[in-house]
Amino acid sequence: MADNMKGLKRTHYCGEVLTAGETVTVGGYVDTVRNKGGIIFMVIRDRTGIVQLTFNETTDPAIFEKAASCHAEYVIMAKGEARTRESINDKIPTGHIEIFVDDFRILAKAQTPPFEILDETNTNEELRLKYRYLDLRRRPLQENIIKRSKIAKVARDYFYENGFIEIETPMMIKSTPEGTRDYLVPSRVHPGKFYALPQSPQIYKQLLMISGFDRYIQLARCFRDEDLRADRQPEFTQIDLEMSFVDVDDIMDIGEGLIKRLFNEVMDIEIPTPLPRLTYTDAMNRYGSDKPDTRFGMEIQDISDMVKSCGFGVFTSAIEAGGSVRAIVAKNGASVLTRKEIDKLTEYVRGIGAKGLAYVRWVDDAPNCSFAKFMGEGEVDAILAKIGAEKGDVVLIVADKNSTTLSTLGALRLKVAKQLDMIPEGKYNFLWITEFPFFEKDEESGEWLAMHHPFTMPMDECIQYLDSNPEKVFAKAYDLVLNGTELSSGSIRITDYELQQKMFKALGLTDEEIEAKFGFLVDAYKYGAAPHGGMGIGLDRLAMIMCGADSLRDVTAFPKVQNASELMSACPATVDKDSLDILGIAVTVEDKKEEE
RNA sequence: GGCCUGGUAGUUCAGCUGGUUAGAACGCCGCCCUGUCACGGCGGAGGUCGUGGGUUCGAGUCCCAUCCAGGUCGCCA
Repeated sequence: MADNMKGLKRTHYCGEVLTAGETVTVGGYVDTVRNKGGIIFMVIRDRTGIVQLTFNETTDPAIFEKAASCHAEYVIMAKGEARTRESINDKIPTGHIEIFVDDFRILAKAQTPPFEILDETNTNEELRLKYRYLDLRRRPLQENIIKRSKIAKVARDYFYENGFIEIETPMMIKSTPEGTRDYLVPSRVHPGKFYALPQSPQIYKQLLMISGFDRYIQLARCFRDEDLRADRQPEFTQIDLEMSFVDVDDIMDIGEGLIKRLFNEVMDIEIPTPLPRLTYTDAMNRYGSDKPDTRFGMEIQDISDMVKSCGFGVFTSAIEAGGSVRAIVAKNGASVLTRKEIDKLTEYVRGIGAKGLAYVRWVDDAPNCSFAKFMGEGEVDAILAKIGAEKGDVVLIVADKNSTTLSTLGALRLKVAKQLDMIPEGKYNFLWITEFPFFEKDEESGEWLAMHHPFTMPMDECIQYLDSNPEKVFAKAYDLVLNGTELSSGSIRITDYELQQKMFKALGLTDEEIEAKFGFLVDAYKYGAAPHGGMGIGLDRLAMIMCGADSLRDVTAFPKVQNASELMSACPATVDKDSLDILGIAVTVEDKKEEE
């Protein structure tokens, strides 16, 4: 049997710096026990830090023996006098002091954990996730989770101070028939019918504006049954907001205020505002991405004009078909981007839709150009001069239709920057992307589809083109990007019933479809709504970047792995037939493991 | 669903062109040590090499399949 806490009350956390002479009571997990024979040094840990306990055999043999029986991860409590150490360890904040113990309790013994609880670990993530509760004892993870909590706290403070009201929207909602895949929740009361878990509180927050709450905020849990990425979990949290009597700039101001406040209070970093802005079109042309990482240059340059009449069919046919030839310059890249590496990049771009990669690798006096034989006297030099390439650089060129050229070079730009180690640490480059196209043309069917949800407001000067020129319509939509990660997405909503009908028509929706998908929302707007809009900021992604983590798993207490399962509890899992019968559900897929 | 990478003591890894008893470090167990702090010293235990099949006199190593994990593309209105 373990000891109890009777008569002991914790007075200090382990990380608190103590003054010699004071009597303290601490509790924690045993980190290390260094038994020197007649003296034991025991380091214990809690969420604030570590402190050393000291036991002397001659002072109290019983306590000494109990301390000697402790192993890693035992939970103990100790009372004693804080003393200055005989030899000081200045590597840790509490390294000048130790607690000389006169009351000692083992509150819980512990099995040897499957991996050591160390700050720096190489232990396989799979094993750590299986024992996530132990992994979470590690300092870096504790710090991340605590920092995430601080971010949420500061965000709440900020919005509350700015007149926002926190309102919870339902987690069990109606499934919408298209778009991202919903998680479905069966109903016992309505056998065979389902709720869906929300992908975002979008519709409800718009209804709250119609109701007149004026400023709404929620730290909203959201769910998407899509494949995972390092920066994508199936359940995630959004700092979700909506405001009335506003236009685009008002919401961006509020968003910028939040960012400034968060970085100031949580990181002690001053973010200059206003944050830079870039239109979607400029972002695509310069960076080949709607979420550009601007921590380094290597912008995309159009060289179509210089090669349109050269003899290289790959270039000329792309241009004739309405496409373009564009390039990026990898500064001083020649030493890393060898022929072999460029071949790998060629393979990579083929994998993402490009037909190939032309290049100029400039090592010696004469640049090595993959398409030199098609070029006339001095033409390659002219291109190099125009795009600012110099000796030591590598130029990578893609020719295709515009969307492919840009997206390929955008992806290549990131990949090459990583290879050349061009991305600076400790830099936080925020960027608003504005003026998104309203429609995008489906390559297969040629139909115009809404790029955002169909309640997004077109820019005032574009409304006239809704029927005639869909490509000239841009949206009052804006994304906030941080270091190449999409942090936030938002828009002004359509509040005018007539305009909304026009919009649905432009999207080719029939009255029946409108009714089935958005009936109650469309009706709601008939009763009057102030102009409103909002945004949702990905709390997980923000925390990831602010913690310097590479994966959402490092800032999520209990994350899912790539196949969307949770290794510790082993879910999702099958349920027994009785439970399914009550819900009126028949499962037609057999469980693989049970088949074996 | 496609592609890439990985799976060998509790953990992290090594293990060559296939060859006798699969090694190291940390951890774990036992003994010793009164100023350690990556404590130290001596000794010890611990492996169906992810799983299944195949090639071979012989497979951790080669081949096929499969499972698991990570990354990525598709996907994410």
